[in-house]
Amino acid sequence: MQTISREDYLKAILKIEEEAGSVSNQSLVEKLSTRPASVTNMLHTLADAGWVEHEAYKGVRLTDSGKEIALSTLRKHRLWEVFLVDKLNFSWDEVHQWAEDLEHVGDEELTNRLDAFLGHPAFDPHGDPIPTAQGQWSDGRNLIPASKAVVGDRIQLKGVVDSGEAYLQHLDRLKIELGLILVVSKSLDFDESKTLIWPDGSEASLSKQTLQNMLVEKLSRKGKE
Amino acid sequence: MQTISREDYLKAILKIEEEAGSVSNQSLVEKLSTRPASVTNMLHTLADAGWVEHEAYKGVRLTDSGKEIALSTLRKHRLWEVFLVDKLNFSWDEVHQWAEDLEHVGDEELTNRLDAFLGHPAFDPHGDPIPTAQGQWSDGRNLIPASKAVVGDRIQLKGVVDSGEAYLQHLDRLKIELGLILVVSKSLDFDESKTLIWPDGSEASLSKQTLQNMLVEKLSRKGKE
DNA sequence: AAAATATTTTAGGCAGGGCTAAAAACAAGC
DNA sequence: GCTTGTTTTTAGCCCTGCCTAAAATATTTT
Ligand SMILES: [Mn+2]
Ligand SMILES: [Mn+2]
Ligand SMILES: [Mn+2]
Ligand SMILES: [Mn+2]
Repeated sequence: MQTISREDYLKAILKIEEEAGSVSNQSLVEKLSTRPASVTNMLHTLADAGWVEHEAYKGVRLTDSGKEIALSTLRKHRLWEVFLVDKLNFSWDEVHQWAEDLEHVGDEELTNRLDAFLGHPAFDPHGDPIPTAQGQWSDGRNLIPASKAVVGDRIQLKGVVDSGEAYLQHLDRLKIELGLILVVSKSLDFDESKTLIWPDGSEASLSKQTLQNMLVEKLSRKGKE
Repeated sequence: MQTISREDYLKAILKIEEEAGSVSNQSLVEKLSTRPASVTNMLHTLADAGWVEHEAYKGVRLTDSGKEIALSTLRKHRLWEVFLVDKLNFSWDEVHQWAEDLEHVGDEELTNRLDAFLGHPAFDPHGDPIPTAQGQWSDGRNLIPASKAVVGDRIQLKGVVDSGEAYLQHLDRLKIELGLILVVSKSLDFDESKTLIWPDGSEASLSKQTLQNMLVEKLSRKGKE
């Protein structure tokens, strides 16, 4: 039977599979801010339910049924985030905590109605793709970290690697939001920082760290698009 | 610390206080579909937290802080019900189960934004009043059970006593919904059933039971208002 | 008032999910 | 190949909230 905790674990496993390819217990300890013994324990529970395959000391993999639950939970999470931002006017750094709860409410029917009400959004407020009702789950876009952009590039922010509150608020303070187009005007070899130009002409220098977490699309360098 | 179960108990105690004046353990067993030992147990927990006053074998009463939590939970429940009906187009008999989960999500801020988004509704889809952000909580209306209406009365459905799925679906089948205006055309002493006339001219006979659970407002008997 | 019935509490368990501390297994370094 | 350090598992415990069965207390009936 599904519980909040089990859904959270399955979702975490899915995300780590995507990001890292393989899922260690340690990676779950970090992602879920928990303890090794708790992870081992839950993996046994999930394996008994047939949602993961787990061999002691070898790691863990989602089964088809586990992946289905994980994708459904992720879909709900991201749809609720869209709701909170688009309809209740929260900012992108405030919504994760509530979506973490809301993702455990409702069934497929409720989720599909929410999806329709929101106009079938393809991406959540952090630029992450929303799995479809059929569990389709691929980005299609070809995003690169802003740290890879070179002087002269026009880049548009399409997502973030780290959607933690601290980082998002940092971007807020820099007046950087999804969709914003920036031009790279300088690049410092020394610390790998870059100076960027905003549409209003102002500029600022961003650290390597900040740039690495910004996922951007390279736009054509000349024309207005 | 607040948990889902504790909030559910406090909400149940609030409702029983409203309906019956005093709250017995037995009444909680029924309202929450649980066992006497579970109730005793939880009442100790709630008393330790300072949310109820409980004297063994004597019953239980909400404290101010307990009432605050109960009202806030009820407010959230009813606002989410409005959301599900008004925005996601669920019918009034489908929303309770999800609201029972949603009521435990979010803080005051989220609730107030939801309230604003919904246009500050005063009543939920079952006609029950929604407590305000300040915990104001009174109906104002003077509703009577339809069973008290007499031949010739024009009555408008404003609420239901029993908002269980079975009863609501019964009303659905009879094409009875909130706001509907009916006229009492016959009254049978024998079984206390009444025949009612719909706005479209059709009529049907409703049982005593059905009528008792309909909360109506008496409209002036003549004019169009 | 005594007996019968109903309600509430206590006692003792159980399942889920968390934790710490210690043991076991694996991975690296020499 | 052994030693060292890291990761994972086991063992044992805690807390929440549910349960049944039995005991205690109230209430109702006779
Ligand atoms: Mn969650
Ligand atoms: Mn997101
Ligand atoms: Mn609830
Ligand atoms: Mn309701």
